[in-house]
Amino acid sequence: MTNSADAAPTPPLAGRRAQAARNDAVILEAARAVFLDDPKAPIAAVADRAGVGISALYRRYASKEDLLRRLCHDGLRRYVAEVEVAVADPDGWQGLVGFLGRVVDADVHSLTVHLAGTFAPTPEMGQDAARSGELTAALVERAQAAGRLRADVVVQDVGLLLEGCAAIRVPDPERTRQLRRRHLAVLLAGLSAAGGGPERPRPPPAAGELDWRWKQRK
Amino acid sequence: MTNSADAAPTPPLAGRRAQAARNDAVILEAARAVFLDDPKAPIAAVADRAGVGISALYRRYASKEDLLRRLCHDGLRRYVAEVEVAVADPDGWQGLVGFLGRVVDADVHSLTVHLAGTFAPTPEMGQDAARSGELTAALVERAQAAGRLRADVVVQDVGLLLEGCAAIRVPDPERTRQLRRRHLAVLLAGLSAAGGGPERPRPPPAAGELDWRWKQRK
DNA sequence: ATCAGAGCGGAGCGATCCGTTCCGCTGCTA
DNA sequence: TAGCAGCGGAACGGATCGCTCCGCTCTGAT
Repeated sequence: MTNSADAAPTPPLAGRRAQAARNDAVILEAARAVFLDDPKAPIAAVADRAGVGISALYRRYASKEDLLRRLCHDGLRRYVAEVEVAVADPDGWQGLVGFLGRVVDADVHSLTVHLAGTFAPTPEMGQDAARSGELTAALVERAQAAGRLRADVVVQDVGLLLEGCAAIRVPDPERTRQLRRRHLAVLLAGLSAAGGGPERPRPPPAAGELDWRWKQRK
Repeated sequence: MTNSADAAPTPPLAGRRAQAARNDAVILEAARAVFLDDPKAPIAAVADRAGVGISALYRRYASKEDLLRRLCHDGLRRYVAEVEVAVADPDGWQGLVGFLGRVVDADVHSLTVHLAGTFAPTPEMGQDAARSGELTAALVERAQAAGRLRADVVVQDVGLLLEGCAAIRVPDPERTRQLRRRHLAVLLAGLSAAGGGPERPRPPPAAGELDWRWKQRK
C-alpha cells in the first residue's frame, strides 16, 4: 500500500511525499476503525481520528462513497485472500477452522456487510464476491469430505456464523476479539460432526438469501 | 394493552375512544417494527407505518425518547416474564432451550440492546435489568445442574448467544425467525454437555462486561 | 338538538448535521 | 528561489428531524 515510487535518495521516511504516503495508510486505518464503529459516521470523524484535516481526505477520495467503496472492496479482497489460503490446506477441517478464526479476527465481515448498500458496487466487486462464494463453498465441501463437518451444513451457514460473530462487540477491540473467538468456538462445536443433536432446523439458508444487503439503500 | 375501561353498551370496537385505544396498540407495534429495522429512524416513519399522523404519536408520548424508553422497557419486561416461566420448568435444560427460542423469536434482544443508550433509563428499568440478570443466572445454573449444559458456560454466554441470533436478519420477518432458529440450534449444540471439544476459549465474558451499551451515548 | 373538546392530520419552524468546496498557508522539490 | 503538492479548517448549501401548532372532524355528555 506504501508508495513504491519513492526510491528517493534519503532514507524513505522524511520529506513531504513520504508524509503523504504515510497519511494514505493512516487515513485508511482511521476510516476502518470509525466506520466499523458506526457505519453512518461523518467524514469529519475519520479526519479527526486520523489526525488530519478534511482536505487530506478529499485529496485522496472524490467522495465519501468512494472511500466506503474502497474500504469494502479491501475487505472483500482480504476475504478472498484468506479463503484461498484455506482451500490450500491439506486438512479440510483445519483449513475451515483457521480461516474462520482469521476472518473473525480481522472483522472482515463488518467491513463488507455493514457497509454494503451505502455505495454503488463496481463490477469488479461483483466478480470478487462471486469468487469468494465459490471458494467458501469449496471450503465447506472439503471440510465435509474430511468427515469433520456435519453433512447438513450449507455454505450459507458460514454467512450466518460470520454475522453472529461480528455482532459481538465491546469497547475494547482486543477483548472483542477474545469474546468472538469464544463464540466462534461454540459455533464450531455445534457445527462439527462430533457435535450431538439431530437435524438442524430446516430449510437451511438458500443461495443468495443473504445478498439483499448489496442492494443500494437510501 | 387494550383499554378495559370500555365496557360500553356497544360492541367494544366502535366510536372515537375505541379507535384511539386501538391506535395505542397500532402505534406501539409500528414503532417496534420501525425501530427494530433502524434504531435511528425518524418519528415520522413510525407515524407513516402506523397509518396515523404525527399528532397521534405526540398525544401519547412526550418525546421520541419517551417512546424509545417505553419500547425498551416493554422488551425488558417481556424478557423477565419469559425467564420467569423458564425457571419454573422442572426440566432445567428444556427450560433454557424453550426460553431462548421464545426470546429469539420475539426479537426481545434487539429491542433492549440496540435501543439502549438512546434514552435515559429509569430506575425501574435498572431494577428489572438486575432481576433479569439474576433469573438468567439461575436458569443457567439449573441447566448445568441437570447435566445438560457444559460446566464452563457462564451467564454472559447467553448474552453473546442472543447477540449473535439478533444479528441474523433478512427482509422477510418469518424467514428471519427460521434462520435464527437454525443458528440457535447450532449454538445450543455447541453449548450442550454432549457437544464435543475441549475447553472454550478463556477468559469467559465477565459480569457487567456487556453492559456498556446502557451508558447514554450522544 | 347542541356544542365543548378529545383526537387527529399535517404543514412548517428552528435547530442541527453533514458532505463538499475553497481559500490561504507551509515548506518540499526541482 | 519559484512553483506547487499537500494540507488545515472555515463555511456554504442542502437535507433531516424533532416538535409545535392550527384547524378540522365527529363523539359523547348534556
